[in-house]
Amino acid sequence: MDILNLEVKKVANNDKTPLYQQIEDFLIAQIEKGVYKEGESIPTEKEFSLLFNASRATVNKALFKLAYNGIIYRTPGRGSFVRMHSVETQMKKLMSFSEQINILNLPSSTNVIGFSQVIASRVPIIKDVFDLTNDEFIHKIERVRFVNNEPIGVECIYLSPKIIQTIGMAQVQGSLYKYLEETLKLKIGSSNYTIKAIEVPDDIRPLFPCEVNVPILKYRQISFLMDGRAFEYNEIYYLGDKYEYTGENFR
Amino acid sequence: MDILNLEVKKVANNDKTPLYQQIEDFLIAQIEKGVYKEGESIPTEKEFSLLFNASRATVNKALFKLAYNGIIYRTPGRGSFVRMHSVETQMKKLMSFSEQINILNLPSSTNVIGFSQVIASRVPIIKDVFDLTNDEFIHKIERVRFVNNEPIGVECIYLSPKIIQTIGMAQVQGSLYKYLEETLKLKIGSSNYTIKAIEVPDDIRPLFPCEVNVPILKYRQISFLMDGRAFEYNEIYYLGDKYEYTGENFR
DNA sequence: AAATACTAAATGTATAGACATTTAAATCCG
DNA sequence: CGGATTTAAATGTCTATACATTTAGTATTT
Repeated sequence: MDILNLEVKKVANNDKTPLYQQIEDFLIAQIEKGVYKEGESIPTEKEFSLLFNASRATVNKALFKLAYNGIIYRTPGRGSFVRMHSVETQMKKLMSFSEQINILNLPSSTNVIGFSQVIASRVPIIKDVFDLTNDEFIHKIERVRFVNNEPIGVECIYLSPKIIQTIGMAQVQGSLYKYLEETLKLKIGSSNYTIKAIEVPDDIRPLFPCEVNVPILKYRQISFLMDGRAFEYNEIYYLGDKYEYTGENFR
Repeated sequence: MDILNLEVKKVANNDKTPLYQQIEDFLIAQIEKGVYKEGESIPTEKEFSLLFNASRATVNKALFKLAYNGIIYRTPGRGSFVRMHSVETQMKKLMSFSEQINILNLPSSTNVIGFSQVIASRVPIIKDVFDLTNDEFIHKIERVRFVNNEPIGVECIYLSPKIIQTIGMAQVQGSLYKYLEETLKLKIGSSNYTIKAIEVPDDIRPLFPCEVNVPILKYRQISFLMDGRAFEYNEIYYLGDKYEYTGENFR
C-alpha cells in the first residue's frame, strides 16, 4: 500500500462519478478479471480507504451495496468475501440430467414473421393495459424464437401507440430497446411477468412449423417506463419439452 | 413536529433493529396504509431526522435504499415521492381478465404429508448437487400447498445432511428457515430456479387428492448458503389451471 | 412584462469520529 | 496440554458536520 499507488488513484479522480460508485466498479472489475476469486476475501474497509483515499463510510457504502446485490458477503470480525457462484455450475449439472435442451452456448435467433397494427377493440386486455380508446391502433410484432435452428417458441409483442408513435421494419428487426432508449429517449423502468402452464392454444399452433401437442409455457410481460406508463405487452409461448425458464433469487 | 411525538419514538426504541431499517419499515407501512399515495411527496430527510431523532445520514441511508428498490424516487431540490406502482394494478387487471385464480388475498396454507430420509443412491441428481456419497441419507419433506382450501401444488423439499444434521417434525411443520438461520446459525445466500411446463408425472398424480390431467408447472430450486454450499433442493408441481408464477424485473 | 439574479430548501456526496458486536488468534493459567 | 480469558481486527451502526448540486420560488432589473 505505497504512497505512489495512492497518488495514482487521487490524480485519476477528475472523474465525477461518486467515489463509492468508483469503488464498486473497481471491485467488480477485479472480480471479473479474477484478481479475487469465489470465496476469497477482498480488501478490508480500512485497506480500501487507504487505496482510494476515502473515508470508511464511503467504502462501507460501496461494500454494503455490493453485498446487497449479492456480489460479496460480509461477516463481522472476519471480513468480506466474493460470493460463490457455484450456483451456475450446479444449475447446469441439474439441467444436463433433465431432458430439455440447454439454451446456453447454443446458437439462438429470432425470426420476425409478422408486423402489423391491430385495432384496440380487438384486444381488450391490452387496450386496457395501455389505457387506449377502442379506435386506436396497436403495433403488433410476431416472432419465432429458434435455438439450435429448432423453433422453441413464438412471441407476440404489443407496443403502445401512445408512447411509440412510429416504428418501422428496421427497428422491428434490429434492437428495439436501443431504438426506444437512444432515439426516442425513453426511460425504461421495471417489468412484471407471469408464467403458467397451458395446453397449446388453437390460434398459436399454426405458428409452429410442425404439428405440436405438448404442454406450453406461457410467459406474459408488461414493461413500464420510469414514470409508470406501460409501453409494451409481451406474450411468449414456449414448447414445454424444449424450453425451461431460469431465474435467481437473493437473500 | 412536537416534542411529545419525538419522546414517544425515542422511548419505543428498545428495539435492536437498525434505525435505518425502522425508518424503511415505517415508511413502507405508511405507504401501504395509504398515508402517502402514488406520486405524492413524503417527508424530507430533515423531517424524518426530527421524527426519529436520527441523523440525516441515517435517514439518507433508509431513503437511498427505498429509492434503490423502486419504492420511491428522489429529485434533488424537490424531494422524495412515492413511485408510481401502476405496475401492480396493471398486473392485477391483466390477471383478473385471465382464467386463473388470484393467489393474492386468498387464504393459503401448506400441509405436510411426508417426512422421511431417502438414501442418496436413489436420487442421483440430488446426491450430485449436495455432493454426497451413495450411502448418505437425505431429508425429504413432502407438502401439499392449498389456496382457498383447494390444492394447487405438491412440493418435495430435500435437505442436505451435510449441513442440516438433525431435523424434527417441529421444524418441518414450523418455520424451516427460521430454524436454519437462528438455531443452526446458517447464512442463507441465493437460490436458482427453473420453471417448465410438463404433463402430470405418474409418481406425482397420486399425491393430488383428486384425479388430474392438466399441464403442470414444474418449479425446481437449489438454495445455497453464503459460502456457496447447496443446502436445499426443491421441486414444486403446480396445477397449470390453478397457479401462475409472477415475477418482476428491474432496470 | 420579461429576463435575470438571488435565495431557501432538498437531495447527493463525503469526512472524521465514535461505540457496538462478532470473530479469530494469542495469551494466560490450571 | 487444554480450557478460559484477553486482545486485535473487521464489520455494523450512528452522529455531527460540510459542501455541492438542483429546483422552485422570489426579488430585482431592464
